[in-house]
Amino acid sequence: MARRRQSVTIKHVAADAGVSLQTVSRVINNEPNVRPEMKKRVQDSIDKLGYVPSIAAQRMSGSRSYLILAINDRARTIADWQARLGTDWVDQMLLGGMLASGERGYRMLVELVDTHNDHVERELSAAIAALQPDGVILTPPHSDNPLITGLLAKRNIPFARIGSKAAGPGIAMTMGDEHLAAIATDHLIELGHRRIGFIAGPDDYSLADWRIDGWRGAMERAGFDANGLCERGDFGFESGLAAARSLLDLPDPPTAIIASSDQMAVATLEVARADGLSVPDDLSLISFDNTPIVRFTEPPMTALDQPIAATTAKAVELLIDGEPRTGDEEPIVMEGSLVVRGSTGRVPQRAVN
Amino acid sequence: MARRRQSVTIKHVAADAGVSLQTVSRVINNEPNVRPEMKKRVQDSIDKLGYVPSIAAQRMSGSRSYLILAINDRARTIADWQARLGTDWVDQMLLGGMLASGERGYRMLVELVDTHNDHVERELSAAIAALQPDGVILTPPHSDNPLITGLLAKRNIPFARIGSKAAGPGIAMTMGDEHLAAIATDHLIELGHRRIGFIAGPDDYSLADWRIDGWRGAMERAGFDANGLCERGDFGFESGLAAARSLLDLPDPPTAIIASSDQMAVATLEVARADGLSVPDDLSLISFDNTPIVRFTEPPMTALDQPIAATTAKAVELLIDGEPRTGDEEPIVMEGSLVVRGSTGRVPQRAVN
DNA sequence: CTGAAAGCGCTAACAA
DNA sequence: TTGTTAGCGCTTTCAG
Repeated sequence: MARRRQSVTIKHVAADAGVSLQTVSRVINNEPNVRPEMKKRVQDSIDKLGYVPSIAAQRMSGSRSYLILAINDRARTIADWQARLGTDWVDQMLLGGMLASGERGYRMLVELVDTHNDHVERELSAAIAALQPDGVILTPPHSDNPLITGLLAKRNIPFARIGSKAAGPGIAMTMGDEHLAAIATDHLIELGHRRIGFIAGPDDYSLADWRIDGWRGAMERAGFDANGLCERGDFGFESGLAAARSLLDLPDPPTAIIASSDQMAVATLEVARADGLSVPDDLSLISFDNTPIVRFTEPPMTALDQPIAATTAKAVELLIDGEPRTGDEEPIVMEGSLVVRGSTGRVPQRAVN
Repeated sequence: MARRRQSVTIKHVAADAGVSLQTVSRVINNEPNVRPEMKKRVQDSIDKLGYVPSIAAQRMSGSRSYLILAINDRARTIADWQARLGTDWVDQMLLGGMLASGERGYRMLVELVDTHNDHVERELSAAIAALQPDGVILTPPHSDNPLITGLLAKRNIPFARIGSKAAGPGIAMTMGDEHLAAIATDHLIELGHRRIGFIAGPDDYSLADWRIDGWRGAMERAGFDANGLCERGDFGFESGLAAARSLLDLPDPPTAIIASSDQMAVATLEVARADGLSVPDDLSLISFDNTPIVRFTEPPMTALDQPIAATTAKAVELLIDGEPRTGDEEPIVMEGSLVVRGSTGRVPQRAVN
């Protein structure tokens, strides 16, 4: 293949405008100390020639790479893509992240990294060495992985931790998991429910526990007993089946269940149906996540919506425009909301009697 | 922000192994003319130091950028992401493209470009100048845009055109649209249908017309009249509503409809329901695309599955490993298949009588 | 088979 | 305010 060189370089612009390379560079980077007339002259040449700086060259000379890396868990992401169940986490990240990056002249690159793997560090180091991103966005369960955060901190690369509240390097961001779980619980309590079950996520996701806290807190505030009403899943369908089974087989089963993922919620719906329970007449159901499929279930699912696009956009904004951080600021909370659909209703009468 | 430099460079490796930079470079790029013992010595140093070449530097020195650009239509892609209807085209591209790229040491970057816009060229030129990708993957409706293909050809950048059969520069790839439409039509014919309607896509997508050809061809082979049974939509839900309305309001309405997108199929389902028609008892329905939502409709939809991931992976493979092309080879066809679910059934009796 | 030198396009540091 | 110089980390010449 023919050796492809940049067609229009800073040299061409400099020659065309009759100035030095440095002046062109200053105009490109919007640096001060350029007379307006000079600036205009250079800008005209840039427009005329259609010049766009090579990010490779910019990166080389020690400046920025104009690249943001969005890192997701490899196994889970691939599984979601292959299953084609409509999980749109990555899409929402792209929606928020690509647009926010683009507005600032940056690109966002999705990178998959294995968490449960002894060479997480090597994998990440390689990506960083190859790409030299100006910022990294971590998603659960990477956000709290000290191997990852430590490496990034050591390399002095700004990063955001979505779904992490811990202090330390990197921008901690959450979508208000505890609060969301509480909102959902309160919604059910208002509908008269007192036995509200909870299907939690796996404990390597710290947000899984915050959600439990939110639910338990709301239960306690209302004076209801939450003991024995929490089961763990792994966010996947199968685990949801098992968790729902346990909950519904209880001697005094819950009249409502909150599931920490849409897949587990759909699984619960299935178990309920198998047991001859009508949703929402016999059992109310709320799902965390608000992915496309929950609108197509029968009945459509009441769900907790998480602002993934907005959170990613905010992360990009802070990474690029943000002030350097001290490391002990409060986590940034992007609040989600409850979308009420057809899977929640008043507590069944027999349960009240 | 502190100036971040590469932590381990080719120099460190060369020093550690006691060889010249050039020899290290040769090992990295797997070039010949390096004695095995030399190669091993260098490789050991690379592993020991955890060295990974900077792609910026590699690109700078006139070699490759290790970047593949996947270009999608901006407006449609953003609309799909915002609508959250489960369209997973981009995900499937990432699934196939990222993995195939990754295996070869490349990255795939998603780029959104406006088609209906007078500065398509400028937009694309800018992306190319900034990123200098080693290959570009075009998706409809960009694949047949001469402004785009011409620019890429002029710049001598290898590219694939997904959903394009035209001769000329770039690798033409299709998912067998005509054949797929014919398969769907034949399936319906076997079920006894003779009046089979077709809802086509917009004519700036050339695959929209191939699908019409496939349907019409199958109808003709079976000796059925296809006239007046084809309506155009724009792939979106609203347009599907209108198209389905026209078809079902015909004096002699079709007993089966094939829609060129899942959204238009879902819309047709809705119109049918509004008319009191049962699917599949009164009306059979087949959807192009096989996105997640069609599995959750009532009934689940029989759909034509398009191997987007496989096609993208193949594109990456050809772009990176492929021989230079002459420009007049046959299009590469990645055949899809019909997934039979619950929306297709035997023709209603009254239609046969 | 291996090495030394030059340069890719850009910016940082300094000089004018 | 502007220009000059020296690299950034790598690959491409071209010598040895």
